[in-house]
Amino acid sequence: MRSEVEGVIEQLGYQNLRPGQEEIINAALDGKDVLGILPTGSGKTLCFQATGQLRAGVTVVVEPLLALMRDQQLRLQASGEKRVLAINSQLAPSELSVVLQNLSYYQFIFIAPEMLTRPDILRALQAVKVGLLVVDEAHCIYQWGPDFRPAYLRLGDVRQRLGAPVMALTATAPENVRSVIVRQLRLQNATIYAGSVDRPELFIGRESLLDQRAVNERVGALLAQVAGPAIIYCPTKKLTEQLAQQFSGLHGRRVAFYHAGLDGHTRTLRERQFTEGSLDTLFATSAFGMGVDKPDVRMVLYLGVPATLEEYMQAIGRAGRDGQPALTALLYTAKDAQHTAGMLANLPSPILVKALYRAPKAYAGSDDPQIQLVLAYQQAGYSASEVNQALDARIGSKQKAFSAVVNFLQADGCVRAELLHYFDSPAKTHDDFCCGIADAGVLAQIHSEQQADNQGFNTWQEVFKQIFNVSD
DNA sequence: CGGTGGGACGATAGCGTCCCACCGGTGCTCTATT
Repeated sequence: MRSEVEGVIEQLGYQNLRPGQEEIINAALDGKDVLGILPTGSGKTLCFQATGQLRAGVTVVVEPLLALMRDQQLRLQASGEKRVLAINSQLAPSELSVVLQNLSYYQFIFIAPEMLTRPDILRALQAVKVGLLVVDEAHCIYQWGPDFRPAYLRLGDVRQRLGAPVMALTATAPENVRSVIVRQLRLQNATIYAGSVDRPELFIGRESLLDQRAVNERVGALLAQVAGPAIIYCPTKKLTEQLAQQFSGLHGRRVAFYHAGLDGHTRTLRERQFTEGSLDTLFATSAFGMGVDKPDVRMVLYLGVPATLEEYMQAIGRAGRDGQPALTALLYTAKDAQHTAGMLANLPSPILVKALYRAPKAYAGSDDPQIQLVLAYQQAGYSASEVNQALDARIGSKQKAFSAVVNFLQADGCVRAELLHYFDSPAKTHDDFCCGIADAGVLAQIHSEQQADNQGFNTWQEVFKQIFNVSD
């Protein structure tokens, strides 16, 4: 290892490097573009913190959430680095104009893509030397760019104008997503480090159930059998509230629900309570998770059919970060699959795009998500036909991603192998603590066997073997 | 695609039933009012 790297990681409070980190840091220090796919945890943060400390010039870090900017800022400040800035809407306009004139003072600048694509801010950054552009949670480019946050699609432009090498980091990116990231960010001869995304400590269960009632009962049974903190992902806000009420206090569990309809204060509070342990069971939508780093989540249940396997992998990946065994299960009904399928083409039509481009002011302030999306494209500098083109391509890629989900649901071999094959990543060898498939009929049988043999369980392996019909 | 909430309607004075339109998960930022 380079000695200067060694010194910096020690200063940042880390013991040593994990696989991949050294390759990523070295490539970035040499001024190369790099895309790093690393399993969850602090692994990615260390990469850009260390590189940023050692490279001349400002390190600009694109983060998707205000909460992530805040966390990262605090972490760096705690390690003794004071030249850290977060540029976002929390900054008063007067403060913003002051910092924009003093950007070169800072070593790290955290910013959301919407702010980074703003002309005045981009100009201010162009005027200083940017040594490194980091795109954290880079899968957002693919996952959120086209139909949620189009500013993510303008990062290639930004990169070109700043003239800095790029370090893109994510935990989940199969080959097709990697190529989207490379193309969108205009990476040149990028060093791609893709570690295995397998998580051997996770048991991966997959169950098809008859109806929603059966799903709910199954959730109750699993909450009773598996002790420890649990996240139950639900497809709708309404279901998070229903289930939280239904299972409140069950087996002494301290339960809450979490979704984007809650006010910011409550969200922050519940996240902290869950992280610190005064809540142990969270019924949540996909709003919960990014940036949450709770090590001892023992179970993640995913209710419904995800639109992409990335989304599913991100969700179950929040279990067992301490490396101890954890249970994950996908619980779905046939209706769930149809529900998800029906949402795929739910994007603004060319008619709406045309109307909005003719009279944008008439629609300003609308809370319709489709209108907001088109306006965001417009703000990001897209022409109407470019928007239509982007949305059209998006429908195709969503359908493709969903067909991978359907294949995954239908595959009857090793579930883990199937999943990791999609991520172009090697999987551990199948064993008892690997994965399992169950369907409604098998479950009824297991349930009655469990009632007959009410002995309690000794090891995680036994629990999982009994809960699931582990395939051989 | 499927669930659902709201409005219209019919047959009758308080309420069913049907149909249709619309919604469903994610978050930045800005702007105009309380």
